[in-house]
Amino acid sequence: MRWSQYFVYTLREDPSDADVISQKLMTRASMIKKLAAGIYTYLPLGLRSIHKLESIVREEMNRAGAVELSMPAIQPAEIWQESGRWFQYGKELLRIKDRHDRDFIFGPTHEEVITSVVRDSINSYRQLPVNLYQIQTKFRDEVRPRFGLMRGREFIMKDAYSFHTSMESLDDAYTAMRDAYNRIFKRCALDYVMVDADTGNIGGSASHEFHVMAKSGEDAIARCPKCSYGANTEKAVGTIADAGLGSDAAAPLTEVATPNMKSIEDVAKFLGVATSRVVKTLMYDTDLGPIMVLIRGDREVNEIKVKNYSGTQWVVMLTDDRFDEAVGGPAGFVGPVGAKKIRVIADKHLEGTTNWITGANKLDAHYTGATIGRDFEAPEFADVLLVREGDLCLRCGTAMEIHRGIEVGHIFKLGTKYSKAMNCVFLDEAGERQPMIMGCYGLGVGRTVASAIEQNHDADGIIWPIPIAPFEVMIVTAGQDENVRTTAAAIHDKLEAAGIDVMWDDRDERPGVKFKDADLVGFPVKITVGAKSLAEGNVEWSLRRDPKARNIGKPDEVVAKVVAMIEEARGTR
RNA sequence: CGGGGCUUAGCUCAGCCUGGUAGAGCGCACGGUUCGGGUCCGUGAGGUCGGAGGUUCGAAUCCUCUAGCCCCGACCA
Repeated sequence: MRWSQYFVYTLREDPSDADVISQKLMTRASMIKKLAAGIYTYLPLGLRSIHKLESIVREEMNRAGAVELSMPAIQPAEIWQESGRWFQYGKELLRIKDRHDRDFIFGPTHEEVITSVVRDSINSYRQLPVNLYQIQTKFRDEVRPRFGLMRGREFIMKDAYSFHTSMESLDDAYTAMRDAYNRIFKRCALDYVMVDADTGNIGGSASHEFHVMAKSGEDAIARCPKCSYGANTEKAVGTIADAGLGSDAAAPLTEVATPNMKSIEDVAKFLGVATSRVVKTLMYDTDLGPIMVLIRGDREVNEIKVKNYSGTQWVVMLTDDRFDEAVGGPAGFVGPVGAKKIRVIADKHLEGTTNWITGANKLDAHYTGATIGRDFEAPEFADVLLVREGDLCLRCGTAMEIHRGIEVGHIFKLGTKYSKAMNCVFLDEAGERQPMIMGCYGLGVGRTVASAIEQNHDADGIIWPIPIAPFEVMIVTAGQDENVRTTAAAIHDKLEAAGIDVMWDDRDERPGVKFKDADLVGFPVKITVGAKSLAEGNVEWSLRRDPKARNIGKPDEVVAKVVAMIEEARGTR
């Protein structure tokens, strides 16, 4: 491909409405163009990267036993009413009406469609399992679209759905998908991590997320540098490394005046102790009534863990005006000692500790020496800790690190939620009707491409991993000498014949302009053909990732080397 | 949904406070110059100043409404 014949235009300045690197660089490199908030055109260069990723995804999905199909983007309301999500889904679901005033939606996901397809087509255990996938455009009317392709409203996603007669069968498909995802991200040469994830309100028994590590990521990921443990901080478990409360002999319960000392910091400072020696008391409201949650004063509670452990549907902080009703103490001075009858959940790290400093359930007073069993009834102990950097890995005891990650894939075992709601059943060997057991497996295509840029760029532009680069090689000609152009054309043709994605910047521009553009768009390999080197029969090539390492050679040698290098880097299989 | 900001040439922005019929840089076209890291000089094209209404002799500028976009928060997987 020649630059002059392609559709490329580069911009010198960042678009004013972009806020992440990938969006700025993709816009400046003419890979995407925004049409409306969260809605983008994929320009030719951007589409090439998307297609390359899609090819990798298809290969790995097919290899893992999934079968491709394509479902409608527009779906009738009926199936969403059947699953119940028509009523649950809120404004994120784009609802539209047709000319007959019938309700439709633009699909944000396709559980309903696939379930209706399968239930109508499959009746026997003999036909199961099946695993169907598609790569398709979806729409979620995000409250606040941002970050370019990373959180758009319209986006391309690969979604797969598997149907089974047993949990064992689901496990097999789940494992195959998990392996396929690992292969996909490895083949893209991305630094990523697979983590345990919270299953959220969807339920189900297992769930893994795949995160591409990047500073701009929206999720915090706890990762053990030694063993393979990784988890979204929503779910991550760990042990606090440093000592906090002691387990020494219990001191007597003593009430101390703490005038106007409402925060843990105030109380600790006032009493001359570390915040880790104070017990933080948090009040939450839930659908099952208010609960009290206790944790070491220097740490934060993971509300998702509270919700999951307590078995409640929702958990929110209790408002100050309801404290008296719930525990009989004012906000800032509540604690387990002398509280009204209320469910109390304490972080596991508090188990076996003594001499707590806690609120006294009256204004301007705290207790010291508060001890479980003697001064108040033993609470339920559970893991409700929000892990942070330095907490110890439960598997191997190593201090964990917290990194930012971009969620690019999410797989989970759905169970029978949709099959039951939508009557997707099969006859088993005994002739009994059973709901199919489902799994679902999502992968954000545009988001993965964007995350590759978030992870791989420098001040000059994108640094594409070879497997998803729009073009693998850029030939830059310096000057318009006939010899230069002939040589460049020959190199171009040879590379193309060898199956390399190559572009030749044949514009009548100064070399500096071409170099800048090549760096911005991020072609992994650059071959420079200039009159000076060519006088000695040489051309030059270098890698975008390591521009200082310049290699000189005869055109044919360079072609051979570049072809070999790229074929290896593609890492097929 | 709450708070804040923005909308002027293809792009990035100035002009608005203190009303007098619109500017710069980049890009684009043409001429010259230069030619291995966004050359330099000149000429030129290009804008109903987001939209509607109002105040005024006169509105990009002041007022009201409205739309779009961005940020922070809330929400959400």
